[in-house]
Amino acid sequence: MQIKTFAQQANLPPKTIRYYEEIGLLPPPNRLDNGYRDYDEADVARAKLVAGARQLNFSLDDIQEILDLRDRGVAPCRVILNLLEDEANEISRRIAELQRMEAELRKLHRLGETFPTDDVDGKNCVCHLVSEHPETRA
Amino acid sequence: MQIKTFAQQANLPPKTIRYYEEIGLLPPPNRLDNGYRDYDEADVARAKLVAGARQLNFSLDDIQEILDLRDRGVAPCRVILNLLEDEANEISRRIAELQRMEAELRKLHRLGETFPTDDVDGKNCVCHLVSEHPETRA
DNA sequence: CTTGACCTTCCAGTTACTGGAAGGTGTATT
DNA sequence: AATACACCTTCCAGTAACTGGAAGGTCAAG
Repeated sequence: MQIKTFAQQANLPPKTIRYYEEIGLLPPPNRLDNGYRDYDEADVARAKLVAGARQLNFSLDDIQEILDLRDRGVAPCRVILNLLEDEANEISRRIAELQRMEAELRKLHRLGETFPTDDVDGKNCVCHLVSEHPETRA
Repeated sequence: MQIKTFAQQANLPPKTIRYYEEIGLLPPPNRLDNGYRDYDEADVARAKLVAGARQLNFSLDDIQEILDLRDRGVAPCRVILNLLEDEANEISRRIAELQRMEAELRKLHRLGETFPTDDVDGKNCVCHLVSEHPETRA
């Protein structure tokens, strides 16, 4: 099958398929006489694993590692399980951070609304709050 | 003052200060005879606004826009208020997305633990779940 | 023989920095 | 004077994961 069909089956844009091939995440497929890429079912399985892992927010490096294991005949299940857990924890950390940030933004917004909106650089403007707000760096 | 002191007052690394200057977010400061950058209080105020806005996750483009307004004598307060609201909404969208993702990761993890970990490519492995899980694209 | 939908490669741009090399300057100490 | 050290300078490259676009080849239909 051609790249478009293949990409649809893997649920990825054709551009991304070519990119994954370029960086060695997907193997170079057979080519037809006219030079077009020609994929088969084994290619689809691999691409689906990549796409699925990407949707779960795994990095291409993580995915590379998983695929390398599989290519060497090692079952990557344990590795995947660990990665799933790490990712979930990492994401939960990011959620907390974003929640803090959202609260901060909404607080500034409420406060800012009590100020005049025509103060170019005085103290009575939300600009001032933005400059001075003392968050510790992430 | 030299760049290090300046950077500390703005709560940014010196590298980042130079970068902001390069892209025009901060004006080129005076130079001492030896070529070192020499900052004053007005520079600090501007850098603080930039740093504060960055901590609130505003893009450099947004910040550029805010500063341009101020430089043209227009009070950016109303713009900032709108940006604050947009950012808060955007972040709340991202939080929801991450929460969905975290739930998915933990579900797969739980499910994966009931499977053998030595299955190189059969159906009884979390790998399979990763390939087949049918999330709609973000 | 032209239109349109495919396909190919290659190059550049995105975001917001960060790391490192190579070298100059200023001050303190030996 | 020589040396050590902390600063400073510029410039180049790399990061993550694509995405957009140019320039051009291929194939089937009308």
